[in-house]
Amino acid sequence: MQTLFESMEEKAPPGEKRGDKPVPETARRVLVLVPYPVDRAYTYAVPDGMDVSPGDYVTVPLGKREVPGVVWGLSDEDVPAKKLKMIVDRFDLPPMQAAHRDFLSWVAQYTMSAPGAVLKMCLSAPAGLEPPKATTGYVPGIVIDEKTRKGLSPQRRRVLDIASDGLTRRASELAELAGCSAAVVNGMADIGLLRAVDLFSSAPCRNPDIDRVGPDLSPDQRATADHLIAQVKSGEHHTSLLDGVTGAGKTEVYFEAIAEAIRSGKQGLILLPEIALSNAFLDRFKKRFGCAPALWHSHLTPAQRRTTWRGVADGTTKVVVGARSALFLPYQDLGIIVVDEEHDPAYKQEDGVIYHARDMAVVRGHRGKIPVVLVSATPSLETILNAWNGKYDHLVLPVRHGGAGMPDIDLIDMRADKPARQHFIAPTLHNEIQSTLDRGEQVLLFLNRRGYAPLTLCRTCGHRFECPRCTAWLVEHKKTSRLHCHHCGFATPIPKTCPSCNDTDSLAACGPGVERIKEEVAALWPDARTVILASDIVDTNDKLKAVLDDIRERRVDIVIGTQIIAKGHHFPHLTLVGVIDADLGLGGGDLRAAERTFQLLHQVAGRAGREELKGHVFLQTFMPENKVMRAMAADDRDEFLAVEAEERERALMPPYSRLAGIIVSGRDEKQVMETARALGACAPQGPDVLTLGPAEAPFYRLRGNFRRRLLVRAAKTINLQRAIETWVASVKIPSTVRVQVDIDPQSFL
DNA sequence: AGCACGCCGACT
DNA sequence: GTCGGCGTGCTC
Repeated sequence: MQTLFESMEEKAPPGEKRGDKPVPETARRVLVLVPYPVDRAYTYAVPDGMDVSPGDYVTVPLGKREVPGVVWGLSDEDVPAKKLKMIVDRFDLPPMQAAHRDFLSWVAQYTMSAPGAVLKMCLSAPAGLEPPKATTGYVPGIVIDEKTRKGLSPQRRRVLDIASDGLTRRASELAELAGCSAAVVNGMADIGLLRAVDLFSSAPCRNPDIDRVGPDLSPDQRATADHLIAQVKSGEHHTSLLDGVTGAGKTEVYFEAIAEAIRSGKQGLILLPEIALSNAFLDRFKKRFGCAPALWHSHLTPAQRRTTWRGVADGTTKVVVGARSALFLPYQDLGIIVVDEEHDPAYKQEDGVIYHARDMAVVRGHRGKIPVVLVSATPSLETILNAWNGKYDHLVLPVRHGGAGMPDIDLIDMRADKPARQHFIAPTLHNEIQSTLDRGEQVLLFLNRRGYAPLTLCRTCGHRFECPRCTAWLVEHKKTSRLHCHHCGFATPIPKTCPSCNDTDSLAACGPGVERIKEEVAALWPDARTVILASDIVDTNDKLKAVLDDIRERRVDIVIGTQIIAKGHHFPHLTLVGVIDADLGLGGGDLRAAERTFQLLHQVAGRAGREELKGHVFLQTFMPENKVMRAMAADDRDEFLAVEAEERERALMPPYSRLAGIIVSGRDEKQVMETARALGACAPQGPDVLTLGPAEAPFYRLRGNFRRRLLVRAAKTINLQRAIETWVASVKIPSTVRVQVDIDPQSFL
């Protein structure tokens, strides 16, 4: 009878489910933002007896679902009674800080994204809202005398010995350590030899030891660290540029500022480009603080995400080291933000909410009264100008006494110093490699191109292999015997005959990739031990570590590497760096091509000659007169940046103006064209605004979508977002076409 | 982002 | 005559 009664209760008539009940007129109302691309916070009623304040994490009904949300403020909005719903639940968690909510709203407005979409980046581990789940762990149970102990089976004795060290372990761990099955452990728990206790996976990085190693700082480092420490203590916002070449000890300096934040009970955040989240960096952190930092990047397991998110939100996690998305975590009390390698293009998020993490970090600091430290050996033009004009503190770290400076840099004019046909190493570089190998030192050949050859064409008919879904050549990879698209993952076996003219054996590889350089090196120095360092070959952290160990332990003579080698690895026996194609990246007329190339070459050059051995770098170039090559050869970064700044100012380009990209994309080429043309026809034009385009966007076709782009350049006095808002709203956009706004676009080949 | 509502082709 | 395709629009 009772069962029947219950089932009748459940079958309430439609419209009277939970959350759909009429809300009393007198109920308090609050705004709740949900992590979906809704354009504003919605009004919800607060149930009687529930205590909510701004920042609280709650569950609310949304459509048919129940979703998490954050109380954004009080509401005096009149919502039709039919729509108004009641908050379902409140999570037991400290509220999201006002400064962080304020920051999220600001980012939404600046990037022209829905506030809910920005909140989504912040609530990226919704499982972290739930109280942590317990797993079962075991500790020794009843105390037994020696005689009873002797009577136990060897397996049981081993388990007991292991369990007696004060640590709590799961059954599987105990079993593995004792070399028996989990059944033994469970059996012991059944008869009381082991006691089951709840085991909570705790937040990472709760107790970094700030006094662990008294850091051995040079006087320059000490003074700089003290400057940053004072900023942390002040509880005010400053942005500083920490400027110094590799080896000047920048990391040790900002570690001291992090330590100061921890000392005053606050949290610290270190942003790194994803690729630089290396073991080497974590080892340095552990050495200084005695524990690993909390990591935040795209490859975390769900459990790691959950515990880290919660630790950050409730304040138990003290230091986060993460990629750009770590900036959006809901810190309980953030005391410092460090953006290492601040010039790195990887800080730009290119899809979804489009933002630049370095710029947003400065904003987060400003709005939260938090010092921000931008760190680089090759600062971006924007940052160095802010340092030069006094907006940022400019903290320059000279090379440490006894440390190696920049190596000698020479240009190889490829027009005069020609490699043999179908070869890519010039005679001068060839000789240098030979003598370096003769001295028993290591060589690095840098080429920022994976695979064997970047272009394959048919000698008979000229057919070029192109990705069917992207505007990109297919790159031949010997390792897989396939042609790969580096943008969408498309791959196809290398055909025997040309698909266009059917001629056999007519396909020719054009240009070099690292695999082809390795082939050339192997032919020239058959006895040299060579290794390729590229992301598709060294695709796990373990493989990378193994290769880096091999290099460090001198089990390798010649390293052939892409971009991956440019970041923070220390090769003590490497004295020669040869850049196969220094001009790569200068073509295309991109606004930042010169700056980017300079940064990359500078970083690569910095790999040569550490410790006692002097390094030597050779740049193979077809344009030795180019400003980048001259700046590299003269080792004059600031002169280069000053010239860049002048050119930008003359061209009225950022940072002397503002840019926005309007990307129109969709599956239907005609509709995309049509929409882009319609936008172009009524684009803002005037003395202070200039709209270019529409033109084909970089990667006109990408993953099967067609893309066109318009570019708006505006004087800094103009409210760019508002102008774009009114403009785009005036054009009818078909629902199959997407219009995305990229404020401050970084690259537009 | 989900999810439902709504208007046109191949099936019981 | 229905099931279902995904275009369109809303979510307090």
